[in-house]
Amino acid sequence: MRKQYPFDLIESRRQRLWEETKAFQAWNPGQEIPAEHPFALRHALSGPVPASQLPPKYYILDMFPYPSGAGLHVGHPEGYTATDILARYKRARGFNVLHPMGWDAFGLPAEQYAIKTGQHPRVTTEANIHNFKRQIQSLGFSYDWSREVDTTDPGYFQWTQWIFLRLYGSWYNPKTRRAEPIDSLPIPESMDDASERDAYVDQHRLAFVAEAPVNWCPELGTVLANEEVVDGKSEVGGFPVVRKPMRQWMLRITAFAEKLLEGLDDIEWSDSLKEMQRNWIGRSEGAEVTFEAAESGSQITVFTTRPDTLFGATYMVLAPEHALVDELVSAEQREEVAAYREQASRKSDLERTELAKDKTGVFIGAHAINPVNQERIPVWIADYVLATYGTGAIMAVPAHDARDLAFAEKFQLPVIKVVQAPEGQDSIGFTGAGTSVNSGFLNGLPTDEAKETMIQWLEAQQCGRRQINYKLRDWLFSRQRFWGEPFPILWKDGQHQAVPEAELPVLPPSLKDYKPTADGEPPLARATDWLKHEQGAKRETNTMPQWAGSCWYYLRYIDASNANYFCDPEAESYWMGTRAEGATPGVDLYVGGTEHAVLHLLYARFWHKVLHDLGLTSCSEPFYKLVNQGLILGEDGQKMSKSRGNVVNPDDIVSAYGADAFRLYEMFMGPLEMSKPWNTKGVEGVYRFLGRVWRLIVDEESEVAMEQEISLDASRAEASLSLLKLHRSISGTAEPSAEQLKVLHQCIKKVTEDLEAMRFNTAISAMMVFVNEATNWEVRPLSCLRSFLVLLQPFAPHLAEELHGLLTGQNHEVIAYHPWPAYDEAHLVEKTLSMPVQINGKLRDRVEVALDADREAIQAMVLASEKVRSYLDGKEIKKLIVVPGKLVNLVVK
RNA sequence: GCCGGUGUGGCGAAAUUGGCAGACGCACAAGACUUAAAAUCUUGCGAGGAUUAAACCUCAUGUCGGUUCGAGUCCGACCACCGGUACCA
Repeated sequence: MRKQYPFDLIESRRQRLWEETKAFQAWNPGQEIPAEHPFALRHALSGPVPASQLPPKYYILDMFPYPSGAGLHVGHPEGYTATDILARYKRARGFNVLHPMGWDAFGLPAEQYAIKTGQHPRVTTEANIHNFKRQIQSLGFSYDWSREVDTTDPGYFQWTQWIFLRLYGSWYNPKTRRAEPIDSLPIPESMDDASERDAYVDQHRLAFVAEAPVNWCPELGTVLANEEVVDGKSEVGGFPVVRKPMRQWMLRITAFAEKLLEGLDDIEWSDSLKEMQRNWIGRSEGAEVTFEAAESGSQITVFTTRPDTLFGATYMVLAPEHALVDELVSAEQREEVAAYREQASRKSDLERTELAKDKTGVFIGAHAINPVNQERIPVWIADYVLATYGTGAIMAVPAHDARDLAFAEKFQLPVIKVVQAPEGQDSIGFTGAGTSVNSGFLNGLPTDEAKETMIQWLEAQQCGRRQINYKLRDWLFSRQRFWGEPFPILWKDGQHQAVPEAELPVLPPSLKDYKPTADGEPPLARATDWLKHEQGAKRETNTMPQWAGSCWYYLRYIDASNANYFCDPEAESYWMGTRAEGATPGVDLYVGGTEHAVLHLLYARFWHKVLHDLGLTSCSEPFYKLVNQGLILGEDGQKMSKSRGNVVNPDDIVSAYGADAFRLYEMFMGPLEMSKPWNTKGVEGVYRFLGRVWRLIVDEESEVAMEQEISLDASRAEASLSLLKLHRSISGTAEPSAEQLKVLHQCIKKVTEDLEAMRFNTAISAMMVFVNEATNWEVRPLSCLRSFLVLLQPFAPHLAEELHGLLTGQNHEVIAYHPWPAYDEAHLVEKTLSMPVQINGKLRDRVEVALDADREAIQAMVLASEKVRSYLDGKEIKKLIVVPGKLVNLVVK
């Protein structure tokens, strides 16, 4: 395809201008703003400006990428383009826009590369960042690069470690429902022993150590969070994962389950995303019921969401790992129970899931007494009951629970109906709401009331209580890896303590070998000198998971170069919106992929809430509005992947069609949230559109002259742009006609409304309509074209600014801060309307009517129409509907 | 299984509050320009029928039904695909 316009010359020269003028720097309160900066000129500001006098803020954030060796994928720039367009639009609307970018650069690939080659992960990481940055910058995004962050930079992770110490030094106070400094934790007076008191304190920290069954991945030599295990395999690499008890750092996210749930009501996220988070947190209301063991008299507590079915409990099941099993098991059953427990412990999660349909279990030779009717019911262990949820024990009501029913059928346990299903449905196996039967004092009550009555009864009898449970588990926060943030923790005499703040950052040691040690210790344990601290203390050898750095990066952007504090409170309250009336609390818009729907977004919200409780952030939710971009598929409609060979490299598109065409195509493909296939022919379409914009403004002969000049001396290619002249139809003096104003203002209106609603694809089509029209104009009023270029600027910034310079003669002007054109409804009104006439709902004719014509006038026009009359022949008009400004419908018979 | 989303021409899509289905673009076809091609410009382009031609008629937004003067849009049932989740009591 022949080059439509010299995009290569234009794009490099515009990008250089933006860099030289620091065009996209965002201004913090009190920061010195140079008088000649385009932002200063637009807002008539200069020097240090307090928050109260800065324009309203707009914080627009992309999910920062992991800089992989493969380079940028076309999926990345989709979100980045959308946010860039909005950032540029908001600047034109007069906002002070914060639009930063950085690198989530800790992670496994660099470490595994290091294990293979001995190359320090720092080296790989830096090379990858360099490549990512080059690719991102080639697309002309208006990031404020002075705020670039890199999670692996000691100047960054110093503060990640610092925030960890805040978690370590806090507890959750259920009375105030807030995180508070650990000093405020009331210690029971009965504890006089110092070590007992310490242990009590440690049990309440938000960052704590626990010996817990963890997901151990032998292949990766590390533990994984529940969220990183997919179908019993590691999310990264797909290696088998087994459960193994280990000493680990945990974060008490469960304490915030309710607040994380409640916070969703205050933010603008898609319903599906909120639903995913709600499901992940998994709140369920019910009751704990305590049964007495018939033989030993010990108490066994179960959790149920259906206390109304307590009369239907025919047996009880404990998780194989349940602590009471050893105590309850009878002598005869001991051997069989031990064998089952052994077998269950060796099963991976995958095996447990695969066998989900075929229930297994063993009777332990003990019985429990049902508190409502004193029935003796057998106690079993089975791995369909999870040790980690509720109390690790259930009462089984096979008549009204599918899992219990399957188990009861297999082991021939009794089934008692206690809920009457609605008419026409089988009560056995019915799990919905019905009416209680065979249930003593509950008989006749609908399920809702029966639950409530039973809970009150249990509480009165002191054998149970109302209880809310969450699926959410505490966050397993340590990894046995090298390439992550070291914990700022020391161990001495088996007791942990914080590294003094003055010693932060704790840097990782230098190693030759990045593998875990032979006896399973993390790689940091190899650094024998590094381990040693004063007075015999030793350093923690675990590192933090990759999520740590991304939990707070949006705060660091606000004050990225602050060496003394994680984020200046003054700047924080300005950008996080709590300073000005009407400003959005938190990041105004956050765009990224669905793959982070639960993990990153839940963790970051958790950290933010802790920081907020501790008075370190001013708002309670970090991301006010969040949009997920859809997946970009390959040309074959399949997910892009190296193995399918359908990966499109942005570099190739940029070199063939330019960054502007690339940006425009990514937005023209369809709605941002949808997944949609790539089609390079489609890029050519928008590329042709940009060519038409070029030819609308540039004189063809002067372009030929420029090309000749370039062919003579390629080194002066960029300078020869100055040979370009305006198209001869362009007039700086001609008044635009009413028709021309209408076309322009329709375009302004549509683009403005579509940008507000993030409908980029239709905004682009509106601009195409304008260009198609304007190409036919014999006289092209300069003012119309200039307004159009301001509209085009967010989408195709290089071309728009270059042509704007040609129109105005101001070649070195950054137009990013030019005011957004306003549309005037006066130019849009039509005098007449071609009104559709339907007969029985089918379009049959149209009549020209005055816009302000009344019902009678329209009716007369319609009935006068030859065509309409031909349909009325011999028929009766039953009804005549006139929708003013829309259409007419006649119902005839 | 459960939760969420999406089904519209050959393709990507539009139709914002129930009011002209298919804007805009791709692909394709014809024409202009050209020695020719590319590029560009013009025109056509849901399917079927009718006509010398045009006007015209019928059908059509996953399927079936409903509400309404009028349904891509609202309601009910179902089908397909995509994403999440899965023994969470």
